[in-house]
Amino acid sequence: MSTIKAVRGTRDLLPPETALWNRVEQTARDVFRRYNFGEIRTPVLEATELFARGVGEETDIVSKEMYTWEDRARAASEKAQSLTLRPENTAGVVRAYIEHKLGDTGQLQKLYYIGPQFRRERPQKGRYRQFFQIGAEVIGPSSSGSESPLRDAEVLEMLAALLDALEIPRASEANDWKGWKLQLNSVGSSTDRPRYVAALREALLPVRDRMCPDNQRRAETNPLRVLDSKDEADQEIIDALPKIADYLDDASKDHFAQVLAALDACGVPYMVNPRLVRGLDYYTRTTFEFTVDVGLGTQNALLGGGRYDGLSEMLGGPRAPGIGFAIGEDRLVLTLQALEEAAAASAGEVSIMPKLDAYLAPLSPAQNAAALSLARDLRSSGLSVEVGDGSFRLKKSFETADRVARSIVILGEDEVAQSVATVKTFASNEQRKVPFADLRMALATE
RNA sequence: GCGGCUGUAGUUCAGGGGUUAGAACGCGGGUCUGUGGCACCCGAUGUCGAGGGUUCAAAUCCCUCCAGCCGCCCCA
Repeated sequence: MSTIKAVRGTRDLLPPETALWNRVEQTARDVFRRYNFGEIRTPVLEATELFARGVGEETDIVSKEMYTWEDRARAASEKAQSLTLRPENTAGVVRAYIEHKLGDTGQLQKLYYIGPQFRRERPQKGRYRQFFQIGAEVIGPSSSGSESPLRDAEVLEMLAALLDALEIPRASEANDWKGWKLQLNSVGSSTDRPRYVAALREALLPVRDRMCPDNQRRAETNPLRVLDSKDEADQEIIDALPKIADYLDDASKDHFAQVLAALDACGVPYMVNPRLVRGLDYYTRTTFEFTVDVGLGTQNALLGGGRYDGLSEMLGGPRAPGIGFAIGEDRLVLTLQALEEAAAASAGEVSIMPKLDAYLAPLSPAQNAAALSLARDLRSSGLSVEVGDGSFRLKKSFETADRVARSIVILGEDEVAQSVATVKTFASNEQRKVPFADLRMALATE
C-alpha cells in the first residue's frame, strides 16, 4: 500500500526550522507594534467574486492559479456559491474594512496579518502552492491622511527597519550587492494608467513583430509586462517605448516626489525603476519591490506592494485609499537560512541550538516517578527540563544531556532517599550535591 | 502550463544488467557494574520514488506516472 504524502507544492515545517519561523514572526510583530499596527485575521476562504473584482479577472493569479470550487447549497432556498482559497490577503482585508464599516470611525486603519495563501503554480524553490505571507495595510478615508505620501514613506521605512532587525544586510559594494534592494515606481492614478496602457499598445503595434514570441504575446495580453522583459535583443525597442512617468498627472508626480524626499530624509536607499510593474490590477501610484540575491535563485522578489487607492470602491465600498505590502515569509526564511549558512561556513562553526536548563537522569526505573515529579516542580518554576528514563545507561544519559542541556541532574537511590540530587554542569565540569529544595536556584543561576 | 536534470539506509551520497546493495555521519550495544565529550570493536539499517515492460536475470535498460530541483512563465 502506498503511503500518503503532503500534496504537491505543500510542505511540513519541522523543528528546528520552525524556531526560525517563530523568530521571524516575533520580530515582525514587534516592529509592527512599534509602528502602531494591529493584527487582523481574515478567513482563508472567500467568495471567488472578491478576487475576480479586486485582483482582476485578467490577471494570471485569478485566471489560472486559484483553488476555486462550487460550494453546494445547504437548502433549497440557498444558492450554491463559488468559493476560493485566498491567493493573497489584501482583498480580504479591504473586504473586512468595508464589512465592518471601519471607514466610519474616521480613523486611519493600520492592520497587519500573517498567514497561508494558496496559488496553483508549478512548485519551485521559494514558490509553493501553500505559502505564507506577512503583510500590512494602511487604509482609511482621505480625511484620515491615508493618501499622504508620508504613509508610503513610513511603510517603506518600516520594511527597512524590519529587514535591519532580522539582520539582512542592505546591498552594498562591501557585501558584493548580496543584500536587499528596494525598487520603486509610480504607475499612476486610475485615470493615468488606462491612458498609458493605451499609448503603450499603440507604440507596440509597429514594433511587435520584431520582438521575441513571449513579448509578442505580452503585447497582446498584458502590455505592461513587456516592460520588465529580460530578453536582451528586445531591450532597445523597450527603451524607446513611452514611459509611465510622462503620463502621470501633476498630483501623482508631486505625490511620488514627496515619497522619495521622505525616504531620503530617513536614509532608506532605493532605486527608481520606471519599468517596475505589478501583476495585480488594484495597484495605483506608488509600487515597490524588495529583492535579495541570496538563497532564492530565480524567485528573488522578497516582498512587493504598493498603493490601491481605488480597491475599496471596486469592491463596492466607500472611497478608502490605502497602501500595503506582502512579504513572502517562505522566501524570507530561505534568505535567513542562506545567510546563516554563509556565516557558519566563514566562521567554520555550526550554529548552536539553545540548550535546556537541565536534563534529569533517573538511574533505574525505581526513580522514574521521583524524576518526573521533580521535573514538574522545576518546569512550573520556569526552567526548561528534559527527563530521561531509568532504563538508560548513565553513559547514554550523559551523552544525551550534554547534547541538549547545560546541566545533568542525577537521581539514584540515595539521591531520592535523601532528597539531594547530584548535579554536574558541563561548561565548568563541576559536580556537587544539591538539596531538591535548592535545585531551582542552582540550575537557574548557572 | 512548457523545457531540462535528479529520485538508493534517519541524513549526505557511492554503485550503472549477474546471484547477499555499500560508505560516512547518526542510531543501538560493548571495551567501561553510578560519570559524557576521545578511541577501538560489534550490530541494525532499505518496498533502490510508484506502476508496467524487455531479459534466464533489472537498483541498473525502456515506457508511464509521482515528487523535488533548475530555467521559462508568473509572483511573494
